[in-house]
Amino acid sequence: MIKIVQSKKPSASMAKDLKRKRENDSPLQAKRLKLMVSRKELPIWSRKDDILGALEKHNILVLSGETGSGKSTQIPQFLLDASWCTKCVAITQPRRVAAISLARRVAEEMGTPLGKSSPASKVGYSVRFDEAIGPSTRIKYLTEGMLLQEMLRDSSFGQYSCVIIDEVHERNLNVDLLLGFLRELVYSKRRKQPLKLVVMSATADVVGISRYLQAGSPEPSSNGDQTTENDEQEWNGFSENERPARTASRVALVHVEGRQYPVTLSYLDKPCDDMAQAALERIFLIHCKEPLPGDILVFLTGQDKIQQLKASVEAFAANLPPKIPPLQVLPLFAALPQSAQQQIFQPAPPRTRKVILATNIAETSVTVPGVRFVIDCGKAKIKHFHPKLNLDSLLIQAISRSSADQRKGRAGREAPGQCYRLYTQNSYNILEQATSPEILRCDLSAAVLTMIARGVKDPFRFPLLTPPNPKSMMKAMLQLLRLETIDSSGAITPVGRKIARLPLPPNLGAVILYAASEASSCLAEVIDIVSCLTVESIYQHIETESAREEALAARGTLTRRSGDHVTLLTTIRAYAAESTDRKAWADAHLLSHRALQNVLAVRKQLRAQCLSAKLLSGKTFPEDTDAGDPLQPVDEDLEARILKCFIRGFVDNVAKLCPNGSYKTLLGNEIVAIHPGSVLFGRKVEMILYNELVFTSKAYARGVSAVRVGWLEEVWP
DNA sequence: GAGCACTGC
Repeated sequence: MIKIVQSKKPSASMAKDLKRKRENDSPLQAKRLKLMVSRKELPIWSRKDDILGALEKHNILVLSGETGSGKSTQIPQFLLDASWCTKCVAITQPRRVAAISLARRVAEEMGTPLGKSSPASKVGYSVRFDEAIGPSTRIKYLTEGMLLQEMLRDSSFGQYSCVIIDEVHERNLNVDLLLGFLRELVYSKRRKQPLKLVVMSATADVVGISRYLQAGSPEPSSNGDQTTENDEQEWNGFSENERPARTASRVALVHVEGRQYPVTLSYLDKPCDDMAQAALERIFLIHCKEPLPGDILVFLTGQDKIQQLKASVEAFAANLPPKIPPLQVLPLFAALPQSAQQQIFQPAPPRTRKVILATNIAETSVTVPGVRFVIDCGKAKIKHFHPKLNLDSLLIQAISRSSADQRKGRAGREAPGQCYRLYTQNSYNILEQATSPEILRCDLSAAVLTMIARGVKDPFRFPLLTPPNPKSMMKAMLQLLRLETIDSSGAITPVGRKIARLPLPPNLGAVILYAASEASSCLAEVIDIVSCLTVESIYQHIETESAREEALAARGTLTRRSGDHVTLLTTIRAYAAESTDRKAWADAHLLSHRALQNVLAVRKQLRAQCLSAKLLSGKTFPEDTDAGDPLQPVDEDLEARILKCFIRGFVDNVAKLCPNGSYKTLLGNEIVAIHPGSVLFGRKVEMILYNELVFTSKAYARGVSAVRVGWLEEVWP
């Protein structure tokens, strides 16, 4: 770029600009050259020609490459050199932090500023609430959900030459949907130039994915299915030389070796029935035998198990002989405050070994540094949606082999490591190969609405990589029909189109629309409550009995008798009204500052979307919604209007009090209990409405409010 | 009568 400008003989001011620019750029260039050395050592570096060659001939590439191959950072950069790559490259990530940190890294490798910081930036990212995209951005890292949202706005992806879907092996719901849409788009006549698709997986088992993508081809596929009679028509929009060569529709497969340190494995000889005891013994066997440095990462199922084991490790460590170095035990789970999570990144005190007791969060989301020993209990809590009972179960289950291998790999990131599996070799052998895809385990109403909004005529027949359970599909269709997002022919309604664009599950989206109606007139209040219901818990994590009492007292002024919905409303309004120090205010009330910030971010987004969808008669939300005294009781009539909106969106989630004191769902007559985290816990009211039902030790209703029988009759005459 | 794996728009 500098060369071009110079050849034009720049004027004095341009020369000055150029000098400044060069000075600004030089540290970036120095960094780029330094990083080039390590880039060239990546296993994927020598495969650049193979990969570009494959994409010259084929529109789809399936690339398998294990941890450390460098695929997530290098492939997008390789693609920029291809002649067909005239526009942007999109690359998706399952998590926000990954999207942002990869973009940052690739910007450094290319010697370009990141995102918005400079118009010259070639690399950017886009995640919810945070976007760094410039006019010359060529590589764009985004979360899967963001790309899906972009697709609802521009269904042909006109701004992209190539879309890369990374971490496909995790099989998130949004990835399965994206693959379904992209598979068609690659061969679609709606695009002037073909879209290239790269699908990347960390596991070598990609036969199913490539067969699926192959079957989307208008070419006769190898197994002969999915061949359409409209092959010629498919390419009608193209002139002869724009049409890809007939071979171009085939899927290319490339495998790249990973780069990891070796990890030695050991199993138990016979199954154990006390996992905590087995883990405790193994921790101290490692600690007393193995030299420092080398931290221990233990995979457990949940925070209760983590806290129990933490207590016994600390008790045992207190009685060790003085020549044994001390242990530092650190819990790690998502509900833990950020500051406590950060501790795992701090170096241990000298001569001390860290033991990190973690949930699944350490399997993919958080990389714990310094780990050379992994202890794996072989189990995890897995959520599963049951369409018939309309509840989620959250039960401890055996993990899959790929999950066990992923856990093992966490020991070999910095040096050779060891992995101790607290189960037998035979138990490992009979594990499922891969964790069941999310599409088989979740409520499909949002996914089906997305399909319909994207123009899918019959969601039951839309080809997905794993066909969902027909009962779940039926449940979702009925739910969408009931919420009036689709009509009886299955076509999307104007209301459905609005709901599909909201970043919410359809039932909460419907509640927003009801609240906007003139009869309800409580849109601002409902947006506040919905924002709270969609983020992580706004309450700080409580460990001890005394802390629980303290929390109840601290939050007392915010608690409202009608239940969680109005309590959340009161809380978020009081937080928003706090003008001096919100962090201190949150801490004083034992609330999570981070969660409350997220609530305000969601609220801002929902308010903006409601305004642009003209759901509010006025042009802005009244500035004074946060003014006045937020601790004043909510007017009874307003409270009734709010809860009636929720009843309409959540008819399935109503339960009545029985003579024996338990609650039974109106539809289905199933027993539900109020979750101990609810303000209604321990109370008896004639009828409850809840946000969700999760089966753990029993069916617990969460996000609960008291409602009147009469309201139901009003809402559903 | 006493509890909440993990992401994401």
